[in-house]
Amino acid sequence: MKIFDTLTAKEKELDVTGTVRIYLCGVTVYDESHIGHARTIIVFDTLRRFLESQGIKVKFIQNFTDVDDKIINRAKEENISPLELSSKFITRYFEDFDRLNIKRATEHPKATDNIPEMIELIKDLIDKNYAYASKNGIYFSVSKFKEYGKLSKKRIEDFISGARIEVDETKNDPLDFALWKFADDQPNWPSPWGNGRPGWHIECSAMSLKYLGENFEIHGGGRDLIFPHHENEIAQSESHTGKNFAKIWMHVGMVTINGEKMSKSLGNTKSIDHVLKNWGPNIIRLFCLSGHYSKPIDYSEEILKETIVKWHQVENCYAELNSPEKDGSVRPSRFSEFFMKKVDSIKQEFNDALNSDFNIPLAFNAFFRLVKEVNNFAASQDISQLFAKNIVPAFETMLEILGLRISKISDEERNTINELIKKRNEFREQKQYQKADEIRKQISNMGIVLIDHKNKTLLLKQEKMGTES
RNA sequence: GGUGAGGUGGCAGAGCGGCUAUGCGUUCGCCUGCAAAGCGAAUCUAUAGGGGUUCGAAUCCCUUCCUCACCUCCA
Repeated sequence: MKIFDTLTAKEKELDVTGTVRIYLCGVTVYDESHIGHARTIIVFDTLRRFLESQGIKVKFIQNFTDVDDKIINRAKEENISPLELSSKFITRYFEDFDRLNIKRATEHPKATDNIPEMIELIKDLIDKNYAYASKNGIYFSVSKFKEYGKLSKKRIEDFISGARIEVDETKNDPLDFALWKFADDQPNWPSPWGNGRPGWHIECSAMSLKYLGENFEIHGGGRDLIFPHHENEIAQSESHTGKNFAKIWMHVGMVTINGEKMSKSLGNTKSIDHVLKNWGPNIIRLFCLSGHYSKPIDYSEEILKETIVKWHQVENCYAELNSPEKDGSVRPSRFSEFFMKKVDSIKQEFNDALNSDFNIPLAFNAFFRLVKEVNNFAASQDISQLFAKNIVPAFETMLEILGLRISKISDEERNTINELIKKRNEFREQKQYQKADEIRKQISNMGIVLIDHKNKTLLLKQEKMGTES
């Protein structure tokens, strides 16, 4: 599999000979997560699902930043302790992302559980003369790391001309960033240099090293983390180990709204709770994967509505595959064999697309073609069990990789509805259509849409969705 | 101002030197007692503008214009 590496600006072959180790920068837990966070996480969740579907072992680490000024300030506002606040939003995080059908990472380490590791790392950086103590804390000396700027393609001179850097008398160089900040207020931890808290970047260096070791396969996050976060991580980690930090840097494009980046500071975010209520998990996943991961996608009602249409096709396909005729009453073999070849090539296309820099839009293409082929086939003749048995695995594998889940109809529901359908059919035979339609409406109130075929009626359970309110 | 990524049909979105994906939409049909469902066909022949290179460019080079992101916390 090839993935575009931000650092070298080239596609690189992912080494899958051993366990693929992935580190994803998670969220700072001081507020609800929004669909921008969701996109990055969905992309990585899907990547992980894809690798695992190929039998590749994945160790996936995603952290929580649970110590930060924003958390402290917010906690003050709400009159609770920072720890209470962060744990509340960690709980919220899991609720939201479980609903989005995101698999749990192998580990979700918290910054506050790894303070000793960070202190060790800082000690080593001081020993190696990359860091120094000043009045307000311990700082990393950017000028000591010759390759600083290699990820974000910036030159140190550019920063100075940018003139947006705060002048801080206590630092040797305006670019230097904090590894440890002295603090007396809560929370703080003792360190060889005095009580305080870690800087933002050091946690990821420490935790990735602890959980994944040196030179792991993929480090990812949103594009907005390239600078300064990932740049600083590189400086710290490579100064410490003397080795390359991550083999591949994979960055996910922003979610925009009206063409503008969605972010807390702009106040234009859509929370996961909000989008889930309006659109449901499948639509959101499909939407988040609708463009190439590296490019921005724009959140808009129009596009979400288009996505619903596509999803209905998928649901329909599923209903067709799961209501095969009792047996091979259909003389299927020849046509089915021909069809099976198509399915194989679709599967191939799907995998090829994902192997080529995780080109999900192209993979979708293959997936939706399968859906269309099945729907098409079902329109002209009944699907036999044999046929379904052969298609379903491919269909379900793709659904599984994409993290999509179709609502299932329970047996009880099915039984109740089948009774109603029987009645409805009687009315239909008697041409009492009004009464028949009443029953249909009754069923639709249960969230089930009926699709009449010549000699049978399919049940289709649709999620409730759709508008931006 | 600096750096990076882009500008593809009504919309979304691939392709990244030749065979001009795909989906949605729209139109007209089919199916149906009807249908918000399903199917078919047609439609749109697009590649920001201007220069090149080439037998041939959306794809390479130059240039102009525009958009977005980063340069401050941010997924």
